[in-house]
Amino acid sequence: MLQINSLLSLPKLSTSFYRRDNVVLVARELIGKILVTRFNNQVTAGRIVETEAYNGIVDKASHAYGGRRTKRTEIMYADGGKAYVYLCYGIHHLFNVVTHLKNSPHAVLIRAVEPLVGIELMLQRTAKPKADFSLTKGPGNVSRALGISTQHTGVDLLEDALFIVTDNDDISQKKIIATPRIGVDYAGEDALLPYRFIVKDNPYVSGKKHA
DNA sequence: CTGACGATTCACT
DNA sequence: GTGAATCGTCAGC
Repeated sequence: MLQINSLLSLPKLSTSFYRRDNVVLVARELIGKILVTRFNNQVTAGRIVETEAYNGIVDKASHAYGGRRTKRTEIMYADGGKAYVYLCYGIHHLFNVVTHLKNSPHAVLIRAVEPLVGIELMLQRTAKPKADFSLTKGPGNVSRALGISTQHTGVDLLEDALFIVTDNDDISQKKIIATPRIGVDYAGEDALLPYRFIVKDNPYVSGKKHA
């Protein structure tokens, strides 16, 4: 098990990582990175094993499609490297990483992680009796386990509460698979785009098939 | 002001 | 496989 001290000594992803213009590339490269929360000095972390890219104003699946700009989605229009957290179905808090530059609203949804640090705290937050693969499977569960909620929307990922680090133990490229995104049937032909990335055969990846 | 609905999850058949 | 839970957001009136 990764120790907290070594985890916190790992380098954060930089603004230059987040601000690149290809959100699909960023989504792919976020696979294998480690998402960390440190709220009230309590640390939880997990390795990212499933992501989805939302490709700006031309993507019918994105909240920013057509340049739609509302109070909720305003943070998507910020410079890359911020958190976008919104409430879905009145229950689930979905965590996204804002990418690219100001006024270019791209984001990556973190859909699943593999727990690394703070599993006891994750069990507490999710009220689960013991750790199983559902602990951090699916975007709603990731946020519950890591303690992320809509109040964290706008948080700077270069600060120390909510951030992503790399341990250079990236997943083999052969194990990273692109698939269509989940739950975006409303997006017409854009629902078919291969903007979802998963680690092949990883048990924390959501959905029924692993392709 | 009102109504429809969702980048989901879970219990139940 | 099906359906309920649940509430902030957003478009429309």
